[in-house]
Amino acid sequence: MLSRLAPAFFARPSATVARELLGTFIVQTEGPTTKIARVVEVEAYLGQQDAASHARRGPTPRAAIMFGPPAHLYVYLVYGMHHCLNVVTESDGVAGAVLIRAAEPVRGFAIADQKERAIWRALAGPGKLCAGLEITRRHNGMNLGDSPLYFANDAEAPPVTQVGVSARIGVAYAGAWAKRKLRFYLRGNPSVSVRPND
DNA sequence: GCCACGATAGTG
DNA sequence: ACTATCGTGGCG
Repeated sequence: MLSRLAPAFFARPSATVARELLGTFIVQTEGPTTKIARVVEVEAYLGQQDAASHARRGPTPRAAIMFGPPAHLYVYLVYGMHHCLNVVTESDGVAGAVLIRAAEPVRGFAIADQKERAIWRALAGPGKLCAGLEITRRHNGMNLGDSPLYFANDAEAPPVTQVGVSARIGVAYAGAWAKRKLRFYLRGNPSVSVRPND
């Protein structure tokens, strides 16, 4: 039985929220069939001090939401074609977010076409995850307390073990911050996007 | 205004 | 290694 995560869950340090989001479920109730996917890979992004974070330049029009209240969605477009799903963390006024990088389809992804089935076998990578869950910029700013797309946990699901920790993906430009171990994933899970050497 | 450059992913 | 494709933000 899935129950929506309370807003207070997100009002904590980004790395803590990131780690604890592993094993939770993304529930997408928009559209004809509810889609559910299990979170297997996340990254924490911090505030202005984090050279890899969109908050690094302060509360610009795009990044301002990262400085606002937690438990809101931050969705943006990268490379002109892929959407990325983030959840705002920390307390109001403190910048932070968690990027959801990959999830494992659980329900609602039945697709007749064999080729498409291969594509959605894993929602591996932030762009594919958003495509598979039909997440676009219209979700930007949604409040997770009452949104049709939300995070939930399952009290009966086995607890997450074997958590891998590594540097974040695609932030090589960020100097020392590129090396920080702020990526968390389920070790050995086939839906994780970049095959770690563990 | 103009322009370089991504928190990507598929293909060769 | 190359590329599709466009919003953001730095700079003038």
